[in-house]
Formats: sequence, C-alpha cells, structure tokens
Amino acid sequence: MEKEKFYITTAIAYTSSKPHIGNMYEIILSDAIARFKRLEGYDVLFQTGTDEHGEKIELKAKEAGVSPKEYVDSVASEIRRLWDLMNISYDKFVRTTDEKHEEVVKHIFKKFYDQGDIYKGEYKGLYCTPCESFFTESQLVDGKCPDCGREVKEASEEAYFFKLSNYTDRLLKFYEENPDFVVPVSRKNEMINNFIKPGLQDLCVSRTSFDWGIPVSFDPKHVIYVWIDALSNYITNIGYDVNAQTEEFKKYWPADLHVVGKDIIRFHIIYWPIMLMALGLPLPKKVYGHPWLLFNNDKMSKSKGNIMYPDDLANVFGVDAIRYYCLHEVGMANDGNITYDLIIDRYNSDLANVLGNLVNRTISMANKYFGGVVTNTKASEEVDNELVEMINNVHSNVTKNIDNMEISAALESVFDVLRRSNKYIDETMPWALAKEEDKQDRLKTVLYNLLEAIRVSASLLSCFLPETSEKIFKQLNTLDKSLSFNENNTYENMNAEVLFARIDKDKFMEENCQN
RNA sequence: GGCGAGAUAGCUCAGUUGGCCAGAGCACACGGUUCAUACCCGUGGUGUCGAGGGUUCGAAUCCCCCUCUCGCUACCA
Repeated sequence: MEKEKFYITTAIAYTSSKPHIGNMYEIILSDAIARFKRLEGYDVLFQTGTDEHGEKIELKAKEAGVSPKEYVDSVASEIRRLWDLMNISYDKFVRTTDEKHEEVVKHIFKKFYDQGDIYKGEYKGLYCTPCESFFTESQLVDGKCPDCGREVKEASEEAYFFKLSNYTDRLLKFYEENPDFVVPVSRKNEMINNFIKPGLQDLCVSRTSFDWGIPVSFDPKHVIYVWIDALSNYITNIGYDVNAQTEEFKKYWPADLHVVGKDIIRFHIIYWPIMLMALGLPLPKKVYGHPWLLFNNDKMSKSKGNIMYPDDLANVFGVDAIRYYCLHEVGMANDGNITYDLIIDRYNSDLANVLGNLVNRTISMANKYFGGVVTNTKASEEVDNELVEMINNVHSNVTKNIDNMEISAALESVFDVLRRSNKYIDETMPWALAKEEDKQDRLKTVLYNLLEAIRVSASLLSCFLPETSEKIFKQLNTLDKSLSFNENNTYENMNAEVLFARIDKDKFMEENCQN
C-alpha cells in the first residue's frame, strides 16, 4: 500500500535579521510534527524557507553597505545554519529569490490580472515625505509619522489591487464546510468578525516606491508586493506553474498543514485561500496559528535588549534541551515564557531527574544484576499491568495530542510513562528481589518491563529530542523502534551514560547572569 | 469604541454533555528508600474554583450582573 502523503510547511522566515529563539519556535514545533508523521509512516514533505524581498530589507542592505542580494544571502545562510544546528529535518528550503519562484510568481500575477482579479488603481494613504513611507491611521503615533515624528499628509500612488470581495461567499462556505481548517478556532472568528463581515477591502499587491522585489512582468516599474510573492512559496517550490505542474506538486498539494505565527493568521486564512481559489487549486487542509515564546512575558526585541539566540542557548544547554523547553512551554493557544531560570527548572526536573535518571538507574541495575543481559522471563505480577498498559497506550495518546496541536501535552503523555516507570521501580524494589535467589526471573521481568517502557518512550521522543532518542537507543543497544510493548526483545551489552547532567542553578546564575 | 476569549492551589495549567471529599506537573515541608544524576517513592497546605445574585436535590461547570486580564480591529512581516 502506498504511504499517505503529508505536506507540512512553516511560514518563510523574513531575512531582515538573525532569528531569535522566539522566531525559532515555529520551526521546532513543525519539525516535531513532521518527525512524528514520518514515524507514523506518512510520506512527509516538510518545507521551510526564507522571505527575502521588501522595503525593509532594501533599507537594511543599504545601511550595511551591501546589495540586497548580498544581504539576504548572508542572513538566509545564517538561518539555514541555525535550522541545521537545531536538527530541523526539513526536506525543502525555498527562498523567494530563487529564480524558479520568481518566474512562477510573475506568471501567477499575470494570470490574476488577465482574469480580472487584479486591477490597476490608486493606493491612498498617509504619506511621510522624508521617510518615503505610507502609514495607516493606526500606525501613526500622536497623528504623526511613527519613524521620524513629522507630519504626514494624504497622498496616493499607482498600485495594483486584488479584488478579494469577489471570493467572500466562497470563503465563508469553505469555513463552514471545513470547521477544522483553522486552529485555534477563536482565530477564525476574529477574522470573520473583523474583516469578512465588514466587507473585505481590496488588497494592494504592488508597489512602486521601492525596487527590491519581483517586477510585474507587464508593468516593470511595479514590484509585486509581499503576499502574492511570499505565500506562493508553498506551491512554487514544489513544482506549480500556471500552465504545468510537476508530479511532485500533484502528489503533495494541497498542504496538510501550514504552521504559522498567530500574527499572520489573516494572510493564511483569508488572502491565501482566495489566491488559491483564483488559481483554481484546492485549499490547504489546516492552518495552525501558534502562540509565541516570550522572554520574561515580554516580546523579544533588539531595542529591549532581551533577545535569546538559539545557538547561544544550545551551546549552554544542548540542542535537545532547548527543543524540549520550547515544545513543552508553549501551549496550543497560550504563549510560553522563557528565562534562564525556567529553562534550568525544566531541564533538571524533567530531563535530568525523570528521563535521564530513569534510563541510568534501569540500565545500571540490568548490568549489575544480570551483566546487562535481560530477556522477557514473563514472571508477571498484577503490578505490571498498569505499566504495560500505559506503554501500549502512549502512542495513541501522542497521536491524539498532535492531531489537536497539543504538542506540550504530547510530551506530557510520554513523560507520564517515564514517571510511572520510576514509581514502578519503587513498587517492585528490584534491589530487594536481587537478594532473593528464587526471584531472579521476577527481577528480570521487572527490568524487562522497564526497558520496554524506556524503549517505546525513546521511539516517540525521537520526534522531539532526536539526539537524545538516538543516545538512548545506543545505550539500550537495540534497533527496535516499534511503538508498543514487544514481548520478545533481548537486551544485552547495554551501557549507562548520563544523558543530562544536573545543573546547579545558583552556581549557573552566579556565573552567567551577573547583572 | 467594536467583536471575541478568559479569570481554578505559590507558579504553569487540566477539568467532556452540571453529580463520588476539585485535579496534574513544578516549587516548598516532612517521612521512606538506596538501583540511580542529593535521585526516586509517599504524605501535606488556609485553593471562598475573580465578586455578587439566580436556576437545581446538587454547579468550577447553566442564566444575570459587576470587576479585572488578554486577543483581534487591514497592507511591517
């Protein structure tokens, strides 16, 4: 039987500056989902990439004294380096400056124009002449330019617009027929109430005020303005073009899941579906607008000086610890919070104590009592049932959690098994069994059950903590990555090594946070 | 201002369609244990389930009304 496909994307990262850990959350989250789907046997296509056009980048490049292309090349490669460092298992990495992408976006724009979805009009707004920028009412500070504080005046420039309102009814019908399209649902209601009900305004899709963008093929003084360019990445990079599509595209489109930040939900559940309708393409199955990871309950920003970078954190705590922290801390709909203090708490209590110590004590006992050779002697007792049952249920629990975008809960489901295992050790007291000659079979069964609990947990953890999962399999010396209790394994030549060394918080704070 | 969401132990949160003395993890205290990374296991707190009123045999869970917090409110992405 052919494997079911699963196409998952992240939003493409804007190449204006190096991503911080808050920006990185999205790709870690998506990676966990992608890995889980692969583990379940799906044929996964996982795409991420970079959004490289726009005025802001043009300005940044100018400041840096380099060309926009040089600027985005450098940031894009930095982003890729971080993605790789954090063990992100993306299959495709798209850049909006890729020749193929630019070509197809031009075709898409032209098609919209030819169909009458796009028309030429006037962009009216409040303009700050010295800053050469348009602002909306809501962007102004005290009625003045938010950048320089000077007066703004009504002005207009020629621009192309997409007539969104033609598609309102179809969009609402789609929402109705696909109640699971947007997660969390509350976001959909916000969009309907604030944008759709009052009537969709036409979307400005070109600019003449800057150059760093894809030119409109039939009117080259215009560049294609952000959303047609950026959103199209989901199809251009897997082989869509207006007149011909590749096998890859036919196989993977529509996307099964777009993972995006809650701040760009609007573009993904209004503009993007409308663009796809205009192209005559099927719509994505689901859009998840995830919450943010905040620093000390505040948004990270350069001006606040509270930015934490993923590479710095990984150097101190390790890649998996940071992945774990991010995934555990951010809820399905609630923002998470990150500080050194909180990282260390989680690291010690979950990774070092519950997980690391369990693996360590179990393998140590196996080596001490049986020279590391443990088979299933099936000397079962009542007390084993609950543990074995949990081992056999954890996979479906995690599946349920992930289908609901409850990644934090998925982690908890696995850790429930680990916690239960620690308790099981106290209940069965292997050290006491070891002293009784006629209890050796029972002891072996106890250790076997524990090893299976660890093995199945490690299999599932491969989605969240890939390096640690591998380390555990090495320590267990097994290749069996199946997701339920296996009656017939043999464990031998196991080797206990500390997975996560405890961190002395006071000492750490003294050494690293003296201010 | 408009629309929407929410207020549950010190902290972060679970609590299906109202019904066993309101739960979990973390933190804290005490006790137990020793295989293990001073780890693990157990026990514990005054939680007015934001305030007030109502419906009901019975409400954190339904209704009304306050107070407070948060999200969205269109071209930065």
